[in-house]
Amino acid sequence: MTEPSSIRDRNGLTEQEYLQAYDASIYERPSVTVDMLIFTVLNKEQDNYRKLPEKSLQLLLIKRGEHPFIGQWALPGGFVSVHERVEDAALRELKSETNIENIYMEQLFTWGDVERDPRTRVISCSYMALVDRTSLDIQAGDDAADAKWFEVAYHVFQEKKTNLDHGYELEKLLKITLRNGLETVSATVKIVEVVSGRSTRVSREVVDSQGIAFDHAKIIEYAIERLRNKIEYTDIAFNLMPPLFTLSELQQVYEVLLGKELLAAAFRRKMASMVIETNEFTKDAGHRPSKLYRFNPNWNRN
Amino acid sequence: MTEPSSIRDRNGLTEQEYLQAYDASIYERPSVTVDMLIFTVLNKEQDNYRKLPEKSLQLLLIKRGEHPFIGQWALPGGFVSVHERVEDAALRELKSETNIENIYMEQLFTWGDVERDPRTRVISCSYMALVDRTSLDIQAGDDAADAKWFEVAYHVFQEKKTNLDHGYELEKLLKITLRNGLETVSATVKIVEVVSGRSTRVSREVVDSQGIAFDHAKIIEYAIERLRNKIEYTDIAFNLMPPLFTLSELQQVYEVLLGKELLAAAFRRKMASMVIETNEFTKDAGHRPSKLYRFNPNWNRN
DNA sequence: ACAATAGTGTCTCTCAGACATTATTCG
DNA sequence: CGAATAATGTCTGAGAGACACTATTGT
Repeated sequence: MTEPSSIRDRNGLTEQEYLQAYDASIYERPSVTVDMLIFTVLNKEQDNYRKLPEKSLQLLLIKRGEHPFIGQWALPGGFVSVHERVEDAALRELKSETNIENIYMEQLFTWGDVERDPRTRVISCSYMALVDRTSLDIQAGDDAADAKWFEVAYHVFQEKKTNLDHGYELEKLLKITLRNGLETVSATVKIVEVVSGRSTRVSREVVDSQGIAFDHAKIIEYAIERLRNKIEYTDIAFNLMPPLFTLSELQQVYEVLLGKELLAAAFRRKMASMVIETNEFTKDAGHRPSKLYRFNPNWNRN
Repeated sequence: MTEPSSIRDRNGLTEQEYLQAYDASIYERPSVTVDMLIFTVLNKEQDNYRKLPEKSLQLLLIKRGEHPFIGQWALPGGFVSVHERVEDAALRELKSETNIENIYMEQLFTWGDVERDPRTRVISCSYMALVDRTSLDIQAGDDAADAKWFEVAYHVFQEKKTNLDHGYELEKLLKITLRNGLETVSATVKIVEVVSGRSTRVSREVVDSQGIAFDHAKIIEYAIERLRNKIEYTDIAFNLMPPLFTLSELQQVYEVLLGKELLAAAFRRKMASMVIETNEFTKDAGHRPSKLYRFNPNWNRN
């Protein structure tokens, strides 16, 4: 960005001299990893030929074949090399797990607690990726032998509010359940929100983990919360859709993520500016065909 | 979180045996730092006794006394030790620069490019803190001898939109200027937003930096954008206010951050649920006194 | 009196929620 | 025909933008 400085520092060194003398190895350093939260939406089986298939939110997990947490399920991820950008490490992982590139990926949060990994100090930078399941080459890649999609379910099962002098403390216990048909893993995450005076502080902690490795349960919880939030004011939901989709399908995706039903009329009005009508229709549906839409990249974000 | 596993891995080791044999030193590791974006709002001088003082957004910078970028201004920050949480490193820096604790602090983004620091590979985790200037012990701390508040100004001075097949590319050139009365530093940041198909990708790059060290100009740009965004749908603005404030002052803060004027009537309506009226008033103002309010910690976030 | 800010009232427009109604397909 | 989804119309109320108007102070 700038030319090397010829100014001399307190030791009388120029920048060049300083850098040549710099020995980076004297400081002990943490390891840095990336953890990937790869979400998709899948149609559930449906017996009634007339009914629309229900949608479910799915997350990709990998069965650990090595210590620590051997046999448990973890987020895909890996170490960041000294010679690669953190984002490139994330892209590399994504490619190796899903075999696709050019999909939506966003940095979520960096987890910096000291005892996250029993091997050594590990700081983990988490990324969320959203995949259209139809364009997905299922479970390709090498380490991915034990990669599986899990249906994500979660609910708050306890809420405790304590009023303080100038605010309150809200403690929520949230249960996350991940189902794979064959296997179910789950965890309880405690979220404590302390509001006092003008400031708010939130902390997350894994209280109990049944088959989910490391502190990944709280990372998953955080990601779901972010996803739920962002879907309301951005267009990320479209990354979960195939290129052509019906408004009902889009609505279903919103409903699964938000965990509540929406009114079709209002939903269509709100989405109108974000989609472009095509001339194609669904068919063989057992009911009235539905117009197919695609994303409008020029919608007005305000 | 879990009891040590007695399962044996492919080498026949239990978890305990594996961990004892684990040699973390064989992998080369990056350094991890925290960078602090400490913002506050300050009244500008005002000659007319009747007029309200204008507010300005201020950012704390530190003059570098060592290579690299010696003599330039940088975000306060430092290395994360292997034995401390990343967040604790941030809190430590915050305390050493501002000498206050218990203020609003939020993790922003982790910057993972390879060539960020000429000394060695450095990954930087940035945090944003918001301070009420009135409760601030100005520039205390030790390394902070050369810490100074800079008034933040920025504006987009070029915007180029290229339409693509299924989307567009938007390139913005943004100039950030930081003023200290004595000194002015500035930088140009290029933000490229590529929308193609359903997905969007944004990248930032420092094009030209006059007196701002490292890639800190783009971190500052990112922070301002986040701050501007969050002020619209959260209560973070109150962290910039003293315990008691008038609605006009609050509105001024919103106006400075958003960079536009707001209508008082609508603003008051919107804020009504977030504040609590007190019985106190401003005085000696040269005009009608104004009721003082405080933050309502129980406002309904929805 | 005057300059300035503080604070309220009200009209309009937009938009989301709610719900009713019509349209269309396939077995 | 009947079961299901697709799609539109319309009433209502909440809330934002706009602007006019009243209130209150210190010099």
